[in-house]
Amino acid sequence: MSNIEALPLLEPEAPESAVPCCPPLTERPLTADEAEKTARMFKALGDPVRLRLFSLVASHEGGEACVCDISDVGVSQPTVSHHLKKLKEAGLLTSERRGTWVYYRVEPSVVAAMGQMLGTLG
Amino acid sequence: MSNIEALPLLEPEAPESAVPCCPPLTERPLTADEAEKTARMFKALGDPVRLRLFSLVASHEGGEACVCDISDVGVSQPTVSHHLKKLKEAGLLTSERRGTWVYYRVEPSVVAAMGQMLGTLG
DNA sequence: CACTTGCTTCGACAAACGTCAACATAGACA
DNA sequence: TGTCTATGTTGACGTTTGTCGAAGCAAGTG
Repeated sequence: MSNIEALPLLEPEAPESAVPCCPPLTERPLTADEAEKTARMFKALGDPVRLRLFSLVASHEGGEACVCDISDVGVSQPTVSHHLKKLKEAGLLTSERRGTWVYYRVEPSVVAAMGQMLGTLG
Repeated sequence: MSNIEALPLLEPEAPESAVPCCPPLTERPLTADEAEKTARMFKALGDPVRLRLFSLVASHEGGEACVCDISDVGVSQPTVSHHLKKLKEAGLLTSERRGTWVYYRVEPSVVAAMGQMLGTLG
């Protein structure tokens, strides 16, 4: 029997799919589980303050920024910390303490995955 | 000093302004205004039910789906209607009534804009 | 050690959100 | 006209979220 014919057309994944996420939104309806996971990432960017924080880190020189660099987003410092934590929990940022300061940087694979879910729509 | 300068910035603009909003998130920190606009779009996809609805419309044949096609997302019909409205207000979907049914389709420009803000990160 | 600075966690509160049942509206059809 | 079906809107509800001040760690300095 030729078991060759029904090969699942899932080739070795693209290098940046370190994230077990989802196909482009146009490919097929998401399952409840996929939607749950993915929505968490989009929700993380669904707040103006968090979006500014993320953009600030993403555009900062060296790809990272310490919390001390961000004090002008219009909210108190505990609130900044709270939002950074949310972004971390969503997998969009990572943090590292170096001496006195804590540095945040973006997690490219996760962001790329989000982009791919949207990008193929155009 | 003219008192004209302080125009109330609340124009009666269309709720779905399909404008390419902002530069890639890596280019420079977003302004408060840009973040406000953009966050509205991401927030729209930040709910599992909405994400499923959106994916359902986006992946449906012909690029559009009527509400009758979507009855298995696990919430009541009024809730579906509510979420579709949210997606419309965010500019991600448009709707059109044809006879008995209402058809929804994705707004490609807005989705593409979101993808561009993320896509250049990889 | 005490003191200062950078950041996180805690406790509380108002506002926003998701959900549903009930009601309302729009069109098709008899 | 009236009735039926397909969607949207309203009002109410419990839950989640964003925000702050106060307190708690962590690390450097005198």
